[in-house]
Amino acid sequence: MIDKNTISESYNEKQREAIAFSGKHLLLLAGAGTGKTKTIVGRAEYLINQGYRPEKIQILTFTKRAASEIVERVKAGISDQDVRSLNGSTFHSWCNQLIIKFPNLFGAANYTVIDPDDQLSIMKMACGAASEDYGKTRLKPQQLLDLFSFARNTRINLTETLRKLLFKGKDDLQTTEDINALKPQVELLIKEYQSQKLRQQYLDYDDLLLVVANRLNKDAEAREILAKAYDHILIDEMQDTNPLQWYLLKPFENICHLFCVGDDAQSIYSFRGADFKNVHLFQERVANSEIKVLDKNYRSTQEILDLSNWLLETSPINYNKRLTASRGAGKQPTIVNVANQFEEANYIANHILESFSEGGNSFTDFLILSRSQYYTRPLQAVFLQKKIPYQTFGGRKFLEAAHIKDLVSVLRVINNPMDEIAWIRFFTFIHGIGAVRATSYMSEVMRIEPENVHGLDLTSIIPGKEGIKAKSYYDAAYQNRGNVKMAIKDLYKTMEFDLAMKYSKDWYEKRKGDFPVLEILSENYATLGEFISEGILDNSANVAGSNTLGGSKINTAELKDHVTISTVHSAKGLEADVCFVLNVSPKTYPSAYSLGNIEEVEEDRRVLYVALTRAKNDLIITRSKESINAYHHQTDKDEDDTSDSAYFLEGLPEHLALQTSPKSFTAPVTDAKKANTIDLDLGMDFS
DNA sequence: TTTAGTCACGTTTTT
DNA sequence: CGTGACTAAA
Repeated sequence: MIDKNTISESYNEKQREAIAFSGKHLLLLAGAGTGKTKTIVGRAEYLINQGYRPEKIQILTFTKRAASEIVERVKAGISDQDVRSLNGSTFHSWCNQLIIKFPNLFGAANYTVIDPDDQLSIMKMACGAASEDYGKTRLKPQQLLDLFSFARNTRINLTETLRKLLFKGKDDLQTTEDINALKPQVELLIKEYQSQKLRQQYLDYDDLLLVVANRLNKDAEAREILAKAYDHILIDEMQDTNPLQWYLLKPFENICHLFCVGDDAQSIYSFRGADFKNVHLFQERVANSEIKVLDKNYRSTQEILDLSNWLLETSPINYNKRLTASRGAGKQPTIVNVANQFEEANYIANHILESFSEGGNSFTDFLILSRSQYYTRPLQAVFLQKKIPYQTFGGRKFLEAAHIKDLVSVLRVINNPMDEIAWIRFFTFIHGIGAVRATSYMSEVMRIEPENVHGLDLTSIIPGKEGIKAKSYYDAAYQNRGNVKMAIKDLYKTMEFDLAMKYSKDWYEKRKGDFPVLEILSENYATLGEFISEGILDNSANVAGSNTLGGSKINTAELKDHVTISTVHSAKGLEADVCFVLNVSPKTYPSAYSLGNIEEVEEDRRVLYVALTRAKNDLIITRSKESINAYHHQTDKDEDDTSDSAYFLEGLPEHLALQTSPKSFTAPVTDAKKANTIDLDLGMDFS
């Protein structure tokens, strides 16, 4: 379809300039809805049409979902070439692939990637091993991990990390003294954590990036090898990259071309070390680079943008941004004042069902955004009750669910017999074995010579019926170790009864159906090791309350019609006809946690901005009456409260939004006819 | 001494 | 919903 040397008419002038950019490196500042993803897709297509090999183009995004969307779209646009080898992934997944692809270069190919739960277990072990120092700190293992991760991601030293995270950035004599007193213990515990990890051959998320980045920054030979592997790197959401990711990208400045796309007004990851000001320093940091801008919005109506623009303009920070709608005027945004979460949920459910009876809509037209995952629970309950199909984004991941981890722990010990956490999880799963005995059995396993560990007879370690049980699990997986899917299938058959017992409360409702999904998921992986590592890094599948299946690898082909419920953070890049933004109340926007800290308040503002700019035609904001009243009440009294003007919608000009309350919905709600035809049974069509 | 089971509690945001 | 503290039972 696409002529090799011209770019499709569907792009505007500026998009085309970016797509055909012929300099070395580019930063494209693209506001919300200005065709950011489309332009990345266009760039990838253009490069392939120019003759660059698809496997030498790497697309980097923040979420797996965004990555696969871009790759799918490129593949759909190019028919006559082999674009299967085009690779799109998250920073973490990409580093993991590099580590596996170049085993000699990074020397960590046999390591197991661990998730945050495992990190916590290891940090607990480390604190146990160095209990004297741990006792002096009064810090929890999770806090220690947060400190360490923040330091590594921002690449600032421990003293300053402690100051920022524990002492709110205070820089006085007393604080410095406190820090100096605390630092040696923290340092020691982190060292212990590091050595535990190394001994058990684990890589945590930060390690993945650091292993690759360190090597490339220090070793010219490594850079040469990768220079042969890559021509172009296309990076999405550049404003969210943190110093560690910059450190990873820096060597590529001389290896290949960088095409970076971002929007400073949508930077919402500072808690992970990202700094939106970084995009402003792009040209100073990257030699031979240029900046281009996209500012024409194709997504929303002008009314929606007026409200969004107003939000940014009331900020003390100058974002220098004013989006204009190429689509023109439409419907005014609505603010609905609700009494409580239940009314809010019902209002939304009824609104969706009503627009159904009027015809023309499908569930996919609706997107519901929340500040936190937690807040959407009542909504999910109402949706289940009214049989509205929905999918959630954000929240606990599929492979982090307890019942899945139980099964995967057996696969993990076969894949990496040094994996102490997995051994302990495996052993404690067996009824009658608790933490104490599990730990002692695990130590016995560790004493076995490495060459004899594979395929060992567990009854020689664990006596009685527990030993027989352990052996039966182990063997079921071990006999199928060459075939991931078979291993899961057999292992599940062996474990099913015990799993059902352990999770008897919600086994049939929530858990059972996940195992067929796990089997399907595993089909994409050739080896146990790949399944475990990549699976852990795959954020796209989640379980929490979903009544459809998550996972880009499972069902991109047969997407069902469903409403999307998402946290704002997970919604970047999403858009929808009708968009609900939940609970835009004081103490949420900005969050009570952020009050008093200007930078955090401004980040919350950007969170709201991202939420508002998802809507194409209809933007509906809900907020709780009580919190508004309480807010006014409180601020009337506290004259000197510095936060009295903090609430983002305070002082909103009347013409920008229409205020209403939910009309009473006493009539029994009739479910949409369409809704009834949708099968809510989990995992049903995968047998 | 070890394990299993119950209850209350508190939850930003993500790889 | 998952964690942590506590109790009862093995």
